[in-house]
Amino acid sequence: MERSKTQPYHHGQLREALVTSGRALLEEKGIRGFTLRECARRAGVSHAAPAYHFASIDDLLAELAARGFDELAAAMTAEADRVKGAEDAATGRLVGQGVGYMAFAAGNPALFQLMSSREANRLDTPALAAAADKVRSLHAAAVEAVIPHASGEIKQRMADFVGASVHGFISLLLDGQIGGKDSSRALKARGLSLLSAMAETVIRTGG
Amino acid sequence: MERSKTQPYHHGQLREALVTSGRALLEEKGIRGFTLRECARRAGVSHAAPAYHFASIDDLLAELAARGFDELAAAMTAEADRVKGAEDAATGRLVGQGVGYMAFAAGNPALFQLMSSREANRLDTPALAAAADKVRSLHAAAVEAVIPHASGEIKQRMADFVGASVHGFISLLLDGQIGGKDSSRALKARGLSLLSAMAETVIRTGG
DNA sequence: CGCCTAATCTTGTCGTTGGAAAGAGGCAGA
DNA sequence: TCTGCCTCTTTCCAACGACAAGATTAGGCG
Repeated sequence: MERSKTQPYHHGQLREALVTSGRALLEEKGIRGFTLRECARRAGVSHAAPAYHFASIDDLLAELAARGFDELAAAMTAEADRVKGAEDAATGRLVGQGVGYMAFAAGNPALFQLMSSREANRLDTPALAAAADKVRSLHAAAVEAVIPHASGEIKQRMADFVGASVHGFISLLLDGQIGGKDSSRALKARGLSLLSAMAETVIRTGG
Repeated sequence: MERSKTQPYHHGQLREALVTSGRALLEEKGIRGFTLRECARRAGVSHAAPAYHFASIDDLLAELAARGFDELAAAMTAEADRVKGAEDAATGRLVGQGVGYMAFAAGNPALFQLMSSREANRLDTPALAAAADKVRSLHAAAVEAVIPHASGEIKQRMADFVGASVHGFISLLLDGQIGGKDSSRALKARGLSLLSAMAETVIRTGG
């Protein structure tokens, strides 16, 4: 094999390269079109090379999902920080986190779908669970800040409510089940309308 | 081949048999574990027999999804009719439809996930679109009955809100992202709590 | 009643997949 | 330097979706 100039025998960064090519492939072909061999091909290695870094294709998908949750948490925090100067800081953060959540999902639809189906696809690693937990605790903290004096049960149910509304809206939207022929601007308005209705419900129920 | 007593050469009901075995297989193995050949095996025919009835594996999945939406609409209507005797009939129906939606999803998690990802999986048939439309119009009609005097825009946004809340809650629940170690009874209470908060928001926003 | 056309199903094949096994290449510590 | 381990390649296997060609039968037409 002619390899001397082009490719060293040892890749060196193969795990990272597979994560990168895998993520791109996932967005291009969707979950059902995702193949381990194509990931390897794009990373410039043989089809069996990934086996050392990922025990199975589900292992690689779990890694992609876990990193997705990390990014999602970061996107939520970043957007919440951005709207710091609102009149009601706590409510502003709650809505901001929702905007960040939706923006991440819209920007990475296939990855988001993968993240939303790990149970059904039987992928379950500690890193994945921890990353998903972080997102949940962000929701809980934002709700806590809005209704600090409410009971724990109310807070938990409002956190459910917030997570469900935001997740459900962007899921249905990406699925084409909401806003068929609306422009992007009108859809954003509907999303914000949902977020404000959601925030108002949290405030009213908690107080 | 010895076939005289056991299996006639022509199945006769193969399309229906494939839909039935396919649905069972989907719930057993999940979307990624779904194979056309296993469907054929369970229906007692050769691996190439399905080709005549379904052009591709995506065609069969689309059929399963379309029938799922039909069943979902029926479950929503049935549950809404069941709670007919509530104090506020319109609100009762709205909540009842939400309960029916969640019950169907909980009873058919893999099918529900398939239905919630048709865009990403590139399946798109007229029957599927029509069946999904029926579910959406049920949401819209229930909201309409609760706030008949609101503007069309408010009604549309409240329909979004209702669909998103219900869909998001049951999706996160089936995904294990809500109510990790709660009993089934406590989860149902949280679901109902979400539905009542949702209904109250619709009423307040519309009036 | 008998044929005969078209629909249905089987068998066989191709290219691709995920995974396992065996061996080659290269790095790092003794 | 040498040796052992980590990484990657090559080779192989069973299973997959899809296609092609042949077998079988139902049902209409004579």
